[in-house]
Amino acid sequence: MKLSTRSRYGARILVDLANHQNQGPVQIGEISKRQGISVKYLEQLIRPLKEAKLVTSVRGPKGGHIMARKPKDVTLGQIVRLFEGQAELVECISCPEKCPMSDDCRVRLAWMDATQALYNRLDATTIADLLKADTHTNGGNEACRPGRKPKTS
Amino acid sequence: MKLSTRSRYGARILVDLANHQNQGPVQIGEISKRQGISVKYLEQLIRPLKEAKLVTSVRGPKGGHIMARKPKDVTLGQIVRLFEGQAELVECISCPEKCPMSDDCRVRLAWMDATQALYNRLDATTIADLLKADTHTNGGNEACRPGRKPKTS
DNA sequence: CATAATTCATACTAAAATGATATAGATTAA
DNA sequence: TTAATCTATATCATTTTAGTATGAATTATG
Repeated sequence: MKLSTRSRYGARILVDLANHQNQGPVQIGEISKRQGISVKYLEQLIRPLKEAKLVTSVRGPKGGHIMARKPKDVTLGQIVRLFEGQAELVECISCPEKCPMSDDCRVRLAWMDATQALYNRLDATTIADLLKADTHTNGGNEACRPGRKPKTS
Repeated sequence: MKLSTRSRYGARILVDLANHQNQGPVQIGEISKRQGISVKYLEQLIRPLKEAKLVTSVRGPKGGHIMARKPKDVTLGQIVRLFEGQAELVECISCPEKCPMSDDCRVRLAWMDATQALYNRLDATTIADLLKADTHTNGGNEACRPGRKPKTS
């Protein structure tokens, strides 16, 4: 039940853009450096943000990306819905025909409630709530679970 | 951000056991028939439930499985924590060393809050809340998303 | 005691999702 | 014109998911 890195990174991209709103278009390279996310992956993540009109971009040299809305008008809920292929916790919520029990299953209703509780919280948190203090870096020592490592080539 | 079928099925197993508490040990074969989950997969799912002392089993003929606690004393939160490898929405919550930004990242705190909101809801729902009305079956027609189909052999 | 019904344990597997990287192209300021 | 930048699509390795397979251990019952 993990959120994908896309949602995590998506949120951090917006926080980063918000923190640099005054500086004109922010380039992917800068975000990459500050956030420790590869340029290529960032390019891929910014696209959905553009399609959702959360970000606008300027092409060409001196180009970059800008928040299309005010930080207080963008919520984590929006971001998560955007990046998670399936917003609900279980697919029997949105696709009841997937489960033969669905039309009479109380567990399903409980999953709906829980999903709702989650999004209520996410929708109550805006990018504005998350500004500042996103830049510091620590070492990042020892392992905790395997995790995926970037290719070393 | 999907819950695994293990959690979904785990909850339904307990509801099924609860609904047949009075009938002595419930066999996997019966649960399989009623819930539409393969015997082999059920065997695999019941093990963690046993280890967590939510279920006790009786071996040999006439054996089967029984709820070890009262339905009102088992919550969805327990089940989900049991079956999801990582209970938190993002691993930077429990493994901050995985993310170089973690010690100063407000987004991380927001993910913690959301995780908390989710589990508050799940912990407030017990198996007793879900009893009855888990047996009806419908057709289960047309597709919604790919999904995994059981082998046809 | 034999045997059949059942749970228990471990290994294996195909498909899907995840988290990227690679390559090539379009746009535009300087 | 060219270099900086974004855009688009394809590809890839790894991990996770959702199961299946095989066989062993236990035990009620005749």
